[in-house]
Amino acid sequence: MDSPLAKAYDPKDVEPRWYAYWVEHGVFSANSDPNDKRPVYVCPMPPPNVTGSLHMGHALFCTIEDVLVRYHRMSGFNTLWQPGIDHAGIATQTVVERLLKREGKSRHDLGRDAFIDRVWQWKEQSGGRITVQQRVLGVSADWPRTKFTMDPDMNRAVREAFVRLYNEGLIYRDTRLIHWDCEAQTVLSNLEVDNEPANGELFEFAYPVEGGGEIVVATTRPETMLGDTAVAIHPDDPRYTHLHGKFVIHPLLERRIPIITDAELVDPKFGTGAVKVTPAHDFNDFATGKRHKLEELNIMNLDGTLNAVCGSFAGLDRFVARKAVKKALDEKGLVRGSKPHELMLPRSQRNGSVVEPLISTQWFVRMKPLAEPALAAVREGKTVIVPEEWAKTYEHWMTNILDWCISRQLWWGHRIPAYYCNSCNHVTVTTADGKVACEKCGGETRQDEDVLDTWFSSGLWPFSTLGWPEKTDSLAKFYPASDLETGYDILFFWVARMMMMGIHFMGEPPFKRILLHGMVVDETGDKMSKVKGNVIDPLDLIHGASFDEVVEKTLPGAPKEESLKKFKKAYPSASQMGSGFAAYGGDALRFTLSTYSPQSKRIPLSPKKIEGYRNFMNKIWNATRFALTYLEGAVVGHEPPKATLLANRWILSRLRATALLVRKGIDEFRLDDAALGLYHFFWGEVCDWFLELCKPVFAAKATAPQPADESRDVLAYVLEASMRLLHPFIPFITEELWQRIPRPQNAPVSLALASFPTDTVAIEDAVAEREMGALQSVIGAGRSIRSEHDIHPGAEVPLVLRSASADIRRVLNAEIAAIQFLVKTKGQPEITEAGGLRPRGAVMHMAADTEVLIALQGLVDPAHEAARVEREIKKTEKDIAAIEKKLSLPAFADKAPPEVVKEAKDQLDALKRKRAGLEDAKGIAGELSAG
RNA sequence: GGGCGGGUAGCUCAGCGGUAGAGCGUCGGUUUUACACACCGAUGGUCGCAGGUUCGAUCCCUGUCCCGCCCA
Repeated sequence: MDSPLAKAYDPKDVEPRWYAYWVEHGVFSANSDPNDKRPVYVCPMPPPNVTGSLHMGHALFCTIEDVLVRYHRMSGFNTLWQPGIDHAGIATQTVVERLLKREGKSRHDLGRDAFIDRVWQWKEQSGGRITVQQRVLGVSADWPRTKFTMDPDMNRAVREAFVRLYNEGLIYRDTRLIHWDCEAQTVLSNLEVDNEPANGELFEFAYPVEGGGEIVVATTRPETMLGDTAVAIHPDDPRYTHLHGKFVIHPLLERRIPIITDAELVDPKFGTGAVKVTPAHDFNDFATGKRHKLEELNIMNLDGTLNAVCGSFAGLDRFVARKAVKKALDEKGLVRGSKPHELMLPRSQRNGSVVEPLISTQWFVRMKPLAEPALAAVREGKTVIVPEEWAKTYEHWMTNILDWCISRQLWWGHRIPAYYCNSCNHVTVTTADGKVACEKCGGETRQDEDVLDTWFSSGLWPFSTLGWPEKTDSLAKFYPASDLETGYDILFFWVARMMMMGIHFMGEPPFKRILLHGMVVDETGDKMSKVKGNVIDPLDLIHGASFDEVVEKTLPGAPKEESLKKFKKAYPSASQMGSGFAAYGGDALRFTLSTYSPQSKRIPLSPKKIEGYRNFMNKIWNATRFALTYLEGAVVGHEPPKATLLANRWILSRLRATALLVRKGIDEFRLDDAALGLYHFFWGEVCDWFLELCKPVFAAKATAPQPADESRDVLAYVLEASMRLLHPFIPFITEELWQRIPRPQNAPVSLALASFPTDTVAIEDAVAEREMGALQSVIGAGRSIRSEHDIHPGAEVPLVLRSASADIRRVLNAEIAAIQFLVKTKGQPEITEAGGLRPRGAVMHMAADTEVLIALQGLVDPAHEAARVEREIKKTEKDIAAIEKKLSLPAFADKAPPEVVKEAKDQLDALKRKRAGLEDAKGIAGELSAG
């Protein structure tokens, strides 16, 4: 810690050191001890997939949650951030099956047990890599408590939950039409199916009517006609009245099929007004079939090929069969037309394959009784959703919820604890392990082959991780959680299910707040995807990478030129950034992600923005580096130091305001407000003004030691408090600097354990803020004059300040050294009353009721200055006119609040004084020419 | 078709009843001894459009046009 600070901040040198330090000092541990009386803050981490590696979505939630967690930890809470990994049924099984395929084997060659062993093996080797990557971001989770959703204790909780729900009649087994993923060969819940528009055709063919004639039907899926068990028409359609009660003959399978009338299914205006009905392969037809007691004829095998029902078509893949059926109908002369038709294709969220509606026996959870209390909890405010507009979406979904299909035809997952009796067929559902005897006849049983939907185990997360169903200290202390923070895209998949399960099993909602963030997208607003070539790996931003490397990763093997073009199109700001990303560091990435408003759905990641906040890190570094050269002998206490100088009183007041603003921002889940407030405070106030104002004071130390000591102590105090305020957002750099600067006695070993500033950090000083405002605008006016008239930055200019206000003159006199330093004046500025003789040949600005004059006779173009003043006058007059108009309306004085009226009048006065000053300025502009 | 968002400076976004803010960009100036990953200054908006409520609307209401997302 004694080595001098490098001239530029290099996160690579700093970040890796501190994570180990925090872990070593147990900074992240939560305490389950019932005797620990601290208030509790709990945040269950959304468990990433065991197959996953860190992407921007993870970086976002890790940042947001780490800010919340570190903030609460510093605020004295017993803080639990519960980490974990999700076993991700389909994804993981697919990964391991792909590995097996390379060895020329299938999971069936291995058998169930061996396959599962193999998955565990894979998990140990390469699963959960993401938890290592999370540490790069500074994630302060309680790692020793990490849970994997397939851990034995998690399995215990899953079985317990299943059995209880079954015994309560909330889980049942039923045969119905479900969504079948032919590729993964498993059922999916309706949430796991995405409907995508696609171009198809509306194909028309004729069914011969028994006894003569025909009826033409239209379909987008001709092959399903092999499973047709009715043709439906609208009961009131006059075109078909003569067909009521008749039958058609299936042209390919010779079956006799009834013509039915159904007002619900048939829209007489669509197509031919006649519809083929395939109850076993279409959701609408299924319902129709139930209404008319139609046969449900399954025509498909589980791999998507047609079965024996289809006669000569048996064995054909569904898409091949479509062509074959059309050809067969054509040969029989029954094709009646075809036109292009846009339709919605249901696709598996996992593998993109077209999902088939199929009749099958599966396990379901009855949702209504679980959803109602979950809905009530939000309505009654027991759980608050932030941003609140999501409450509407939650409400909508929860009130229209369908039963949840929870069985999956996979091997990797929690096996359903249902056992079928070999002798009496009775189903025994039990938490018991090992061999289970039939509870009815004692006979031998076989366990259900299927496993549970991964989300079933995730639904138990807030309490299963704490030991449920055991009554543990952790469960007692850490349930319910404080905040559940996650992406809105899993509001239903995960959050809603935790709400239902939590209330059902624990008797109260699992969290007090649900915080939802948006999705990280590219700079143009498109979702990141490999296909689009717009994926950015957070680690590349942290460690640095050339664009060539970035592009090669997202589009491996593609032509480089083309990929690069795609990439720069997705990130326009990247073209201003040379050949790649520098190593911006974890802090810069975190800070950037914190500045996006969580209420917007899309978070368009801008590399340029990250660069900007990397620069902020450098600014913090250098400000501290500068401060350190003056902090020798500084004393930092828990109380703010006594301050008499304006700059010192001002910065302490600003520090307090910033602390409040940051707290409010974090408390209200507006990290963007908090982060931007800190950025503005540290860069715009501490660096741009406070440090600059300290310089002349430090420089005068020899002649005026007391002010210099005061400024030194205030600087030390503000810096230390700033590190505490910044730490939740940028833990690495702040820890590094904090360890080097003066800190209070008895300071903890780590900044992560220091206290987060509150309103007591300093006192509010409205007078100082007002006076500082005046000083800033006077200095600004002086600088403007210099800059507008191309005065060389090194040149010293004579400055005259004239104000009618004694108060302002007092402030200016007190800060005369500061003005001299920051405007770079020739000697001390002259401060006088307004109205007397003024210097000849000066440029004048009006600022804070003060005439700011710099004598520039012969140095500037009088016409140029006159034009500027004229512009100013015009603008001022426009403002005056607007306010005068407002004040002239009688209704304004009558109805507007008095303080608003007074404010308007004050504004008007100030503007009039400004105009008078500007008129003078116009006058003296004429004197500016040489001589 | 139903639901939910959004249209504010060249770009990306805050603000949401008292005549508009940030970052980046643009333009001009500067090696001023913390920082060129910087400093100083400047430029830039009839707040999608049309009505209405109000003393006053970017902000509230109605309609309308675009653009997203979710669900059918």
